Amino acid sequence: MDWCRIDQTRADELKEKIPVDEEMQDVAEFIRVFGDPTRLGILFYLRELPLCVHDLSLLTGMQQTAISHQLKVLRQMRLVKYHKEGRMAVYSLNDSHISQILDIGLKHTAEEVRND
Amino acid sequence: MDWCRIDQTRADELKEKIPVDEEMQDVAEFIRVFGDPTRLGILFYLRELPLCVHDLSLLTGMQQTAISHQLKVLRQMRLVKYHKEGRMAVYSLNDSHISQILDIGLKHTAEEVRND
DNA sequence: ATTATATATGAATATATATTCATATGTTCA
DNA sequence: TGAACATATGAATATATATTCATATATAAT
Repeated sequence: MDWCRIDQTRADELKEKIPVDEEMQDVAEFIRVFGDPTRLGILFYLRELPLCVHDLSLLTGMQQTAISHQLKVLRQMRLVKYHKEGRMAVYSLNDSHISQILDIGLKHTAEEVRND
Repeated sequence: MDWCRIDQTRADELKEKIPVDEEMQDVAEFIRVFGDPTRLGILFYLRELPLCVHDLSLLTGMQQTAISHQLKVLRQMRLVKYHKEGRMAVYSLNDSHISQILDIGLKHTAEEVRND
């Protein structure tokens, strides 16, 4: 191993500090759930109040099936929960970190005038 | 429009509160950058100290070209900056929100025992 | 009972994107 | 000057994933 700016000892120290592959994968999967505008829309609306699939579909302008599929992703990540009310399924947020991430995302894009 | 659990007035209020399509897209793009294990690895290492491409390649175990491509993505989102030192390019973090997001991701996956 | 409504889901399709390969540019060293 | 090194990037490929369509299930309404 031929390092540029660090030596082997420092490299070993660093590797100790950084999440191992599997954890890195988990963190990436978790964050990736927030990286889609449809899912983000769902989360922003559910942050305001619990909603059923149909209302989420109308609010976001997405087809019901698309919403259902994305709700499944959110459910699997345990970011949302739901209960049935008659034939409706009423979804709500189920994770304390969601609001933080949404706010950071909003804050960042508000600050940033991005181009390349 | 036939809502289930809200009326038209409430729906209009909600839509006012939620980011418009373009902003939603921007937020999603921003967060999505964190949703890849290779980029996450780079960010975790750069959080510790500035590093050159070669060292990042050795630390992460990824090919140099893969690192360069991902650094370009991070550069375009202005999450990292770099300066040249001779033939090296030394990268460092360039956004105050990065650490927060990394920590939330870590915290979440630490708490969560996730499956379906 | 029949019809309409609310939701879920498998399959197909289209699109995005991560990685590799080949290669170009610029720098250091012998 | 030539060889080795550090980095960047376009093209190709493979993989992931978001959406739609078709359809099934369950509940409500008439």
